[in-house]
Amino acid sequence: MASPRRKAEPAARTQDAASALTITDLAQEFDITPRAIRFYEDVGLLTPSRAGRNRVYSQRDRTRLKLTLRGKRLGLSLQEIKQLVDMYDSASDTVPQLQAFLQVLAAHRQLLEQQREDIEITLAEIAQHELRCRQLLALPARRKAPRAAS
Amino acid sequence: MASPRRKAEPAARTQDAASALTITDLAQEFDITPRAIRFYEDVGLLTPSRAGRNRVYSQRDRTRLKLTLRGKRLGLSLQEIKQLVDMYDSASDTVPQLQAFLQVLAAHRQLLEQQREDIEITLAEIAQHELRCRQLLALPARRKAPRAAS
DNA sequence: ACATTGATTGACGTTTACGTCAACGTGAGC
DNA sequence: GCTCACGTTGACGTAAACGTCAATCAATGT
Repeated sequence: MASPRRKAEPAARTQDAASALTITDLAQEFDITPRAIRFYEDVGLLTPSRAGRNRVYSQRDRTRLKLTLRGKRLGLSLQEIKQLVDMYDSASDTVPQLQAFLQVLAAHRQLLEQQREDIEITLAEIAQHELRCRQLLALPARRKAPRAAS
Repeated sequence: MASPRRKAEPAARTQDAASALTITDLAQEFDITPRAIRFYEDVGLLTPSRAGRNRVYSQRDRTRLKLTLRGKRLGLSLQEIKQLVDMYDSASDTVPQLQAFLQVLAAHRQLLEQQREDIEITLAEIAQHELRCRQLLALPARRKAPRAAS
């Protein structure tokens, strides 16, 4: 039950050579479930190719997944993330498209700057509380200390 | 239909004087719905007193609401926010309580620092894209520009 | 040949954070 | 006395983001 199980890599790869990722590869690397990855595909964030029935992920997919998770950590919805990520590698070239692009970028920048401010404030408050806690802990146990057995 | 409608303020207030807020006061100030505010009460984030049937919010409630919304902007769940906010004004004084407090604070600090990093990276990327966009827009319209009428 | 392991496709369930709607109460002003 | 805007209490609905089966298929080791 300890034999190393690994894909047999058909040796003659169709197009790309080194970078072929299975769904569990990605799941393990980013510590998420395959279900989540398939869900991101439903949403349109990932578009893996297929080897028979199985999904095959490229480095582009890996990058998009990375961006997706970063977006999630920032509290963005999958739709918002898709909007951003799609623009990132679409490279539009008409004037109105570029202007729309800039608008979306500006909106997100505003959001992020607001968040950064919130974070700074909150971190400062946390530091305050930590300081107070440590001061209280530094004092010799005054009273209401949970009396040990006996 | 333009008569100014306002609470008649019974003049003899039970306890507090200046700071008595209605639910719509708060809703307007923070641009949220009364429904959301009542929901935050269900969760335990707010505990308004009553004037008959109606809710009366103190400055403490207002502060907690402010913290709540800040937490939301950072992507925290209402439960996480409650955990934090409750600790903020509970001021525990037994050693194990203080230690638990410190643990929670450390965990949140880690989260926030991760977020701050994510934000810096994303802002940098956005700046890159904005730059590229502006450069493209600066070029004289080369081709594929949407031709104007006539 | 056969069992095991890993992937896929539905389909339904779940949690969070409210929105929405109905029914009702109520003090203020006319 | 009547209306009317504002507030309250259910109760149900909903969108997002998966979790959790169950059935099925496919390659692989023995």
